[in-house]
Amino acid sequence: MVVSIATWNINSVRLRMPIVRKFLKSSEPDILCLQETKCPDEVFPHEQFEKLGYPHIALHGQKGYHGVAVVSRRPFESLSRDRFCDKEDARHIAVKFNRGAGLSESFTLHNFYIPAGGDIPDPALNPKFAHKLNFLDELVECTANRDSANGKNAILVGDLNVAPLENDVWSHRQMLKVVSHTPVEVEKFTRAQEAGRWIDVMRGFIPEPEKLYTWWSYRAADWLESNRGRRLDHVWASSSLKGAAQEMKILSKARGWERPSDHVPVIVKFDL
DNA sequence: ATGACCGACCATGTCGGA
Repeated sequence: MVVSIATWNINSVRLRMPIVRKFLKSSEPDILCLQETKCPDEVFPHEQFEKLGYPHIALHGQKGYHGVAVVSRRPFESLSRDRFCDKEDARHIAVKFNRGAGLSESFTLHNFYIPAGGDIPDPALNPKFAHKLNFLDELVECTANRDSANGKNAILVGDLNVAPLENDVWSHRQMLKVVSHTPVEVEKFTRAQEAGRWIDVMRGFIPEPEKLYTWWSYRAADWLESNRGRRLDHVWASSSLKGAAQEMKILSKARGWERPSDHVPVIVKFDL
């Protein structure tokens, strides 16, 4: 059966509920993975998601910053809320969808919010960039011996805050010293992808050299006119799910919705 | 500079985002 999975950095879930509703009603994903929910679990808008047909919810939130959530039409089993870099900063949640009710394969779903890394691309001068690099190193470690690497079915989505390929940014040359596209973080990002034997699902549908963006800065006067975007949001699938992805969509128009997030949803349909 | 921004919070600025 076809299961559609969406990922969206929502930049405050409570503020953004009007466009979350609009998205769920128009795109009808089975599962929505959110990042930057920016609220403690106690005040996450549960009831609104339930009314929209998404009663199964797993949360890893905190006050004010970061925070991830999985909301689903289908039931799942909660697996873990992993901690990275010895910080309790709500950047990961994993759940498992079991076989049955039309689903012929079980799979684990990881939802990540990787640190942005601040402005200065030097770990000696910028602790936020050091944190990002450490996080990526830990991601290599944690994925090298887990589900995907071991041939199990897994999907990893989220705001990974790295635009790894030349055409994941509007200007490769001008972005080489800009955090999100520096060679040092791209190298670690790629190593994590390889360690987990992950497939870059989005680029399977739209290979280079076509430009792919999921984020446009709030600072541009006209995001569409300047179109200086980056692909910061990703969907990875385990090698065991090679060929399972049927369709991929970047909902760019959501950047133009009222009171938008600076990220747009990415939706992938898997035949599972 | 590409950038004329945006959100949370015991708030009238500061921090984080990327």
